[in-house]
Amino acid sequence: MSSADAAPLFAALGDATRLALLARLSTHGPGSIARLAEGVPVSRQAVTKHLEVLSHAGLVRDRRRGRERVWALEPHRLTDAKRYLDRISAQWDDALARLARLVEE
Amino acid sequence: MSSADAAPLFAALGDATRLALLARLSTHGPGSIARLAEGVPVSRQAVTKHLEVLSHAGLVRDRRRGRERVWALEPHRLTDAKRYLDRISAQWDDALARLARLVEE
DNA sequence: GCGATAAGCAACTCCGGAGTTGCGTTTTGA
DNA sequence: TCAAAACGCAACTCCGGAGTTGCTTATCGC
Repeated sequence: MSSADAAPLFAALGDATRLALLARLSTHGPGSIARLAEGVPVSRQAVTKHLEVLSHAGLVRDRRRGRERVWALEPHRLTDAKRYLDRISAQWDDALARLARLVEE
Repeated sequence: MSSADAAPLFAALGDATRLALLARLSTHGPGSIARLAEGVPVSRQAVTKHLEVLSHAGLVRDRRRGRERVWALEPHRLTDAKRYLDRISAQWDDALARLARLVEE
């Protein structure tokens, strides 16, 4: 995953309401829009938009069941984000180690 | 780190230009604003703003040296972000495991 | 069939993020 | 000491994100 791909993913995670929705999905399991809107201080429409942002980032998935639209977690992309952070973290460690060596010499 | 604290951190990572600046700092080491602006297709002022966003998120640190302002990586907060992702990732795994168990029974 | 529930659609406001431009200030170094 | 380099400040545009409101559509349960 390049940095161009990673930016939208982190941007999707960069909102408190969306993180709250992810947390609720994690603790309470899959839920409809109305149900998810109960746990967050915004309107149902706002929740819909946030869920679609998360869906576009690949972090959640929706399934229609009758008149409901049930949203659930999609763990693949979160693993991508973790791997990306691991990679740049390792790069940072290398960079800092090189600097430390330069300072010592 | 709560989700309210994590959101601004991920938001800081959620921009391709900022990720490019972090990558350049990682590979080329610390650098001045003008130097960093060379590697990215925006103006020097835009780079300054991006660096201040990263600084406010705790991801970089600046040091003045004469007429230059040298920016360097600050690895602590990135570790925070990794830990946060690890935590919610574990929560997701738990949630999905519980669901799988429910489906089996 | 009908009221109630769940969600979609569309238009709107508001605000801040991203970027640029112009100009002023400080520091270098020859 | 003086031109150039490096940066700060301030104002401006542009656009999209976040949120709301009003209304319509679809579906459930009875």
